[in-house]
Amino acid sequence: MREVRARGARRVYDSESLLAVAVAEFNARGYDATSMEDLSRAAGITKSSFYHHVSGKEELLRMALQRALDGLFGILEESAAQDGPPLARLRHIVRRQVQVLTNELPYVTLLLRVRGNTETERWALARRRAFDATIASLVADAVAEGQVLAHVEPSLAARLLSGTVNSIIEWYRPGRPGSEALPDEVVRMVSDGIVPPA
Amino acid sequence: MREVRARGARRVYDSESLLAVAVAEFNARGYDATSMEDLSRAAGITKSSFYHHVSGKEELLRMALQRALDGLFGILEESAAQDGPPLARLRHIVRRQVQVLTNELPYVTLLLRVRGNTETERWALARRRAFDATIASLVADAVAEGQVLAHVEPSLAARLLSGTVNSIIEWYRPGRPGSEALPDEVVRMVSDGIVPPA
DNA sequence: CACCGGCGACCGATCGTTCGGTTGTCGCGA
DNA sequence: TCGCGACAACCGAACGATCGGTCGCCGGTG
Repeated sequence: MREVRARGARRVYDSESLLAVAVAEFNARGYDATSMEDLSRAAGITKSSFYHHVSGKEELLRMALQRALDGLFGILEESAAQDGPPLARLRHIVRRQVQVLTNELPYVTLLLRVRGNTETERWALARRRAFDATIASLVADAVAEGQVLAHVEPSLAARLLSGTVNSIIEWYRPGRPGSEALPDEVVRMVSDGIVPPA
Repeated sequence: MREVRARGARRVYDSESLLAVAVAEFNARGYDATSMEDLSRAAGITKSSFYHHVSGKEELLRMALQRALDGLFGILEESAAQDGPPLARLRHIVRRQVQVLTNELPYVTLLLRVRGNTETERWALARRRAFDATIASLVADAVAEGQVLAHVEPSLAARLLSGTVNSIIEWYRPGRPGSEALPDEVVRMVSDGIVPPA
């Protein structure tokens, strides 16, 4: 948002806005299926002009994944995620995770689709696994302290929990009414069940 | 399984086994990132030999997606999915969906990652949406008949339900002990909740 | 007039696909 | 039993297209 900002009437792009354009294209077609030509066309300039602002395709991916991971790991540093009984911390994390997912939707979407083809993708995958592992151990802690969910296998519960939350990216689109209630709704459903017991 | 079957000691491939090889590669690297060279190398023959058995890359994708969709839509034709109260039908479908997901893991995995770049992919996406819509209307029916889950928004419940079930492909791997209990475990968790209520 | 954003042309590499030809094995008539 | 035509399986080489990325130039503005 600083400097660069226009010498005159000529349109000027910073790498931040071009990143947003690129991530949108990556999500629409998939990273591998999206060419630099696609990206530059979406930005309204030629491919060579596009390269004047960004250093390459994989660097764009790295920046996007970094942003998604920063959002997720930021949750774990909040005091409500570190203090109190495991179950309360878990519920807070789930709630905040839904918020981050929706606020940083394009970036987290890209993160959740990474396959591990390049070093950058493998780095992102490893970081993501570390995040999931934190949640899994929190579930295990809650079970160890006898907080009700003793009848479930902790690792399975953790995987289904993460899967449920992450699946939001498949259908959530910003700007629809009722979005602000989503985090609470999700927490309630993973607590009470999605479908009533038999 | 008939005819073709070997003129002699020379190794012989049918398009079915080559499809299995191809789908495994597609899932490992992503469809777009997997070259025909990758596929033929994984099959142990050259690229041109590979083309002797299959008609092309997209045709392989089509066959794989067809198989996944056949498995899923087959569930809806079962009597337990068509008769009885909506809630019981829903639970049956979820249970069977987990089974199909695990039994046809590679094919369903491929289906759930399709982005819609080609006509084949858009066809698969449309069929998948039709399947999800069936489930969503079943959830709505259950709500309409007053079967307990009236306090949730039906479309949200349906989406989270599908998301939870589909997320299994992210971590399930065949051959691990306790796999046969998975469908019941999943049904129980989406009924009772993954995490205990506050 | 210096310089920045933008451009067209082009690079080597790799993509999916095709083609012509070789090898190996089978069925079958002599 | 032998030999031979037919054909499936396989391969190396190459096709045009497109990939990510580079280069030199150009026009407008401060």
